Amino acid sequence: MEKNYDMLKLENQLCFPLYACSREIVKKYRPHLDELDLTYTQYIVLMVLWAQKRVSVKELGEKLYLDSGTLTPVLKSLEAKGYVTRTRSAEDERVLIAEITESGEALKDSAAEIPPKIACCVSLTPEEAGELYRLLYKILGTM
Amino acid sequence: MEKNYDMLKLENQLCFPLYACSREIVKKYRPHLDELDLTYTQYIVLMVLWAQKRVSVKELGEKLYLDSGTLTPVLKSLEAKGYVTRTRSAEDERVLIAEITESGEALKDSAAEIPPKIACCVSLTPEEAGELYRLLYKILGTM
DNA sequence: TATAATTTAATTGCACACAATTGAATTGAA
DNA sequence: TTCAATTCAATTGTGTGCAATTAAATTATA
Repeated sequence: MEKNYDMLKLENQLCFPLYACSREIVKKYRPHLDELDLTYTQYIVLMVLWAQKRVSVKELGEKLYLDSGTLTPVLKSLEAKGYVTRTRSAEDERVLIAEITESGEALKDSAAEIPPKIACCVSLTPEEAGELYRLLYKILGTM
Repeated sequence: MEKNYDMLKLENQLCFPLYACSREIVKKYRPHLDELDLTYTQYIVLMVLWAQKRVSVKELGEKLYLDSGTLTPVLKSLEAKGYVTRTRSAEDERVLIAEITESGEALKDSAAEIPPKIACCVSLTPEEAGELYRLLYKILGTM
């Protein structure tokens, strides 16, 4: 009885192109982020803070699907660059609040120029981009 | 003149859900791969070798979108586990050939049980999965 | 043919990701 | 109220990813 190994082929898995595609697009960000001396992880943390000023490590982790093991050093490096402050909450000393600084806020203008540069080298039609977006969030919503 | 920062929101970027989704799905593989004492990176290297027995580091890198900086240690660890041999090509000493062993080949049966387990917890219809697949490869094809 | 340019993998150094553990603060239950 | 359980961030250790450099082998060129 011959076993069916088709599912084991790279070409038949969804995870692999997702993994490869994710890394390739992050790679497109790199030269633009280098100009701001930011990594992609630092950039998405700042995106949260540009939108809401203050956030706890826990909430940040929920938004970015990352844990404190990743976020603690990223927040420390953003703090070292002067873009973020790290303060324990007065109500609950366990909670660390990250807050954007003036200097971090000032990066927003330069950062806003990056997404359009990426968008144009991703060759999807607006409809395709919308559909991809929908499918990715459908998966994220059920994990 | 008010600047438009909408593109800077996590919810308006394609890269972020791609990045998050990729990591979340790899995370689903982890408990199954743990049983085989494999990481996801080791697993996709083996997937190539299950399909074609022998591969150079260069060709492997092209298939997986990874470079020797990543692949060298992964191949060494697979060699240490006895699943792969690493040999210089006789025709061109620069080229390293990775080849699957009997023991590596034997993992294929257990590994074949993993993809169906992942597929069922990704809540897309077959049509949606097909469309996602097409869109991801469209992006990969033009990067 | 000599040597310059290219190709290939390995190495180095840095920044994640993440599981597991730790320790402090808070909450809950007896 | 006390102490057990929980929550939260930090730490530790391992394995990637990747840019940059190195070194060896091969190919191209003068």
